[in-house]
Amino acid sequence: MALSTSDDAGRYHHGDLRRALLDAGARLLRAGGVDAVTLREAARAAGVSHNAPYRHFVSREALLAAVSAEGFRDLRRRLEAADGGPKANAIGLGHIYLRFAAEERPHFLLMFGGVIDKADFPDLAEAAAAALAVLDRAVSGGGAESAAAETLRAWALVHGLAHLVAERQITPETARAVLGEEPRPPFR
Amino acid sequence: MALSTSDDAGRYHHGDLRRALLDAGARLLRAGGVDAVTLREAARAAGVSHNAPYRHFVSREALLAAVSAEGFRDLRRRLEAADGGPKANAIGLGHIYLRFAAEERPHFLLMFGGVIDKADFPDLAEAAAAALAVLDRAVSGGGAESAAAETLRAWALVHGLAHLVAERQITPETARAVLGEEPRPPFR
DNA sequence: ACCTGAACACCGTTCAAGT
DNA sequence: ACCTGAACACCGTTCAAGT
Repeated sequence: MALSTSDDAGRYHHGDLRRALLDAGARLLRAGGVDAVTLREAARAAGVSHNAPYRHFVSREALLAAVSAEGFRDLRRRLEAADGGPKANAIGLGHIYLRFAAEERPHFLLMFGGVIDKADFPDLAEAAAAALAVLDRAVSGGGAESAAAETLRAWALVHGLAHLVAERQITPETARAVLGEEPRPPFR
Repeated sequence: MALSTSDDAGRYHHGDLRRALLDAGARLLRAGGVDAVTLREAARAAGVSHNAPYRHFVSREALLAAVSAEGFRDLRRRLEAADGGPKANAIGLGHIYLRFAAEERPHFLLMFGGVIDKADFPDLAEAAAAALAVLDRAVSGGGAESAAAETLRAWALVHGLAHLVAERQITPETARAVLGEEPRPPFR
């Protein structure tokens, strides 16, 4: 009550311009790919002047990095929801990964497009690492030899399949078939 | 003699503006990534007016598609040079693939970035298919069951590793270690 | 602190001409 | 056929103000 008064909500045009810009960015990304994500269009969607976004993002790249980070958090959530559930195994997580690439193709391409340098955006780097850590735990069992050859092999296979799907070089069905449906052993 | 007189060579400013634009595009790509490839800059590099390129490429995307197609032809050449030689096996080709991703990172990201729709550029689609056919032959042995599960699995693994290298998520050395050094059996 | 409006240097793309 | 120059509608980014 003390912190969320109607006064607070009215401090910005939208209560939270950053949130509005992020949502607009995700919408533009889904609608037209990375190139369609522009600061000016996001500002327009949020109903503010074309350079109000600079109060929240230092550059267009920073907005893209933030949208990408949200994608990694979404991926992580999906992986964690499956983990511990009926799909608590490496193959199951592989299928989640494939599904994410198919359902959120523009996000996937942004997240793994190699265009945004994670070194410049610590929040993005952290979100990416957190999502991939879920995969790592599932494959290596959380042992000391984390990120070992087995994990990398499994990750590379799934990632390669996901990317080939995103590029429309293979169909999602084909990818699923290659990955296999059996719950165990992991990935192969 | 009849066709390649000095008269012909002087028909364009560069003898071959298309070639000059393609070279400029590749140079810009290597120097600054996909975003740095612009029709106006390519025109500037070729010493022509900003809209002379439209005589050879219908759009910026068409230039990018052509540069991408050249990348696929380069990749194919590398794969074929290794094929039949001392590395005439699937693992060997996998290493060539990895090397291409590391050495020509910007090209690799453009070629497999999912931004250019191959359906719109038949020449690009053909160049890509030709390069991947070399891999397919090496893995499936050219049998009738081309592009079978084994080929896809091998391709996805190598492609995933290559892409993770391009994204700087893993080092080229790690990728090589995961792929393995032994000449046989293929990939695993 | 947060937002606006004008301005600058770029783009891709189109059009009317020039040779 | 091939190229030029002007023009239009976009960008990202910066700056000087306004509240």
